Amino acid sequence: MPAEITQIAHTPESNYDQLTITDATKIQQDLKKYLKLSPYRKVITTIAGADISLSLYSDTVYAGMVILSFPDLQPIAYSLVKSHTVFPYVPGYLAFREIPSLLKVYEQIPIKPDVIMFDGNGILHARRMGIASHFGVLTGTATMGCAKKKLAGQYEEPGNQRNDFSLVTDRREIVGYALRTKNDVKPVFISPGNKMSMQDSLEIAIKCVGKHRLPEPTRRAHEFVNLFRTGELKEGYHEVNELRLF
DNA sequence: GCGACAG
DNA sequence: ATCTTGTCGC
Repeated sequence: MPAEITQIAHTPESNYDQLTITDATKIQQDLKKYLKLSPYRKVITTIAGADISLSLYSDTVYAGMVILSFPDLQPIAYSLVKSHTVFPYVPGYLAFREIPSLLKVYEQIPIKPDVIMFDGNGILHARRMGIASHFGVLTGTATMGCAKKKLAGQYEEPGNQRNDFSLVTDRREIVGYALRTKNDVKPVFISPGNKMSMQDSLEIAIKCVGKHRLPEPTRRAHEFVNLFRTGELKEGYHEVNELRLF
């Protein structure tokens, strides 16, 4: 592995500028060596949702993370950063487009969340290095993915009731779950990112489901970055006013 | 070559 | 991802 590749892969300040798909693939294969999928041990007190919002026909990105109390799932703080994309959207390489800005979002959070849920996948990925795993390895944090559509692998349609689930398999390996979060809705795809097991990711996802199809962390993150893009929320780290109802 | 394809 | 209109259902 070329030293430059290893260097860029382990430098949070990297913006993946001028990176080719071939280089990106090598970085993913390198980062995979540092994946840790052993059971999560601590008690979860906070969980964050991470997402970005883009303007059509613009390279401006509005990235953010919303920290929720757990298991209450109430927003207690959020971090927002306006940035620019330097990498195009290519299926399988989403991390290179979103991670640079999300690292800035994460850096300005004074008290880090126990777990971070991403709008995308963890190991449910051709090279087991979806955005959640990529971010988890770079920062050494516990992460998981929750995608709205299947990226890779095969699965049997889960039962039609809330909490029914099935396994997603890719090349003989179990890489995630198709989870029905509500009755009669399309399943979401759950997978561990880093520092947690397959089972942990499923249990956490189920505990994060509120009144909607998407688990609260990513649903709130999506909501907040859109409010940020439309000017209703400002850049920076903010604690949610206890008295304000969201 | 063909089909699939997170956000 | 974003944009946009309409429809269905609690």
